Amino acid sequence: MTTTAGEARPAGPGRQRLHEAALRLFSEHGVSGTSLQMIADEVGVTKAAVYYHYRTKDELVVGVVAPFLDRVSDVVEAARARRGRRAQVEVLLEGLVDLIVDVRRLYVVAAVDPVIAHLQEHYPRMREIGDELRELLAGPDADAERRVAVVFFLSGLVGPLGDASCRDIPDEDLRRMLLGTGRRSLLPRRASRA
Amino acid sequence: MTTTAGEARPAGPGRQRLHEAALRLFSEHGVSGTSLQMIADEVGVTKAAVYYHYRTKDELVVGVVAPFLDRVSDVVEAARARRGRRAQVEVLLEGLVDLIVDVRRLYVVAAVDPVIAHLQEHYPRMREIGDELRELLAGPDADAERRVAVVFFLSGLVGPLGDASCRDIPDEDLRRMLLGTGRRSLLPRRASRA
DNA sequence: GTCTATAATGCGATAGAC
DNA sequence: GTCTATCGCATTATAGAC
Repeated sequence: MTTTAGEARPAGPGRQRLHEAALRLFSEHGVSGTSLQMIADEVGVTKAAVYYHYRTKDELVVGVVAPFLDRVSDVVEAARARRGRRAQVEVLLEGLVDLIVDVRRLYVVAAVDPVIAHLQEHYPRMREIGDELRELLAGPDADAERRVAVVFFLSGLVGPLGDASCRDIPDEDLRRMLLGTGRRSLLPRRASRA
Repeated sequence: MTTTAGEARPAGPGRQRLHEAALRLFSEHGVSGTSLQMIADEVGVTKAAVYYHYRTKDELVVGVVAPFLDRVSDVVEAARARRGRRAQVEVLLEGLVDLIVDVRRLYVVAAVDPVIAHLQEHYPRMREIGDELRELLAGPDADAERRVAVVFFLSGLVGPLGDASCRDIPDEDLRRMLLGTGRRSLLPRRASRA
């Protein structure tokens, strides 16, 4: 694991509160729909205070998403260390579900926001991690149908994490449900287990 | 089916070109990330010309999404006309997959854009159609696990429609793949066919 | 580390000519 | 039905005091 962001200022408690406020607003209004003023108001500081920590809005967005990407990267590495496709997919499935249930909002934003998608052009590592994840999930020489199943799975996780009707499901329950539903959509035949 | 939008001007060729340009930009930059100027430029007119057709940006967004909602509503009605849960789900599955493959971009925007989500507060019919769809898919007395599976399915459809790696798959192939993957994630056991 | 103040630009929206 | 021109405001971002 290598750290993702080249950041201009040392991390601190102010930085952490900024991330939390920004993420909450990003997940509700989208990145484009969230202004630096809204974030500053949420934290209770001024816009200029935000600009002390990040030089541009883009860098703030990257700063918010980077820790998540590092954790995804860790899961991918852990899966790579396993031998056998089945075991690798199993590590990816459990690791990813654990991770995203822990950081619900972060996955929703990182997975679907168009601003994130465009940032991948300037921060290649963002795209690389996603590509590696999809590639390892699909396996070598995957046909179009398999790739569709993988993208379907990754996109399917977004709904239960973001939807209002699922927001009150406890983490432990949601983890179990997503694992079951995920296995059904990813693994060809017969695969549930508890 | 009742028509969704209360619109200020008669529909015409100008209106249609506006919808197409707006939708293309919405799907690439999100609704918030798309300005009326960008839309006007894409069509080759001025901002003021856009304001002849719609009084606000919100009304334009509703105008773009409304035809899609009507078609979803038609699918729901068609499913309601069937007797038996299994048959209803089958009609929903096939009808929905047919529909969204036909209007890929429209489903991606309508399903995930935060602006659309917030518009549902002012246009209750938008929310109602989604609620009816989810309810009919989940069935009566659905438990949390079933609701998660339904939301997972609806959200999963977004990925293959929007993702770059799937964009060159022909409609016919994509339809077949989504039907298969969808059935696996929605119907408890053994269900493929063709 | 946070503030006030401000610059420069773009936004949604309106008025009125053609 | 489309245009030019403009209003008022919010936006990202900077400069400099404390």
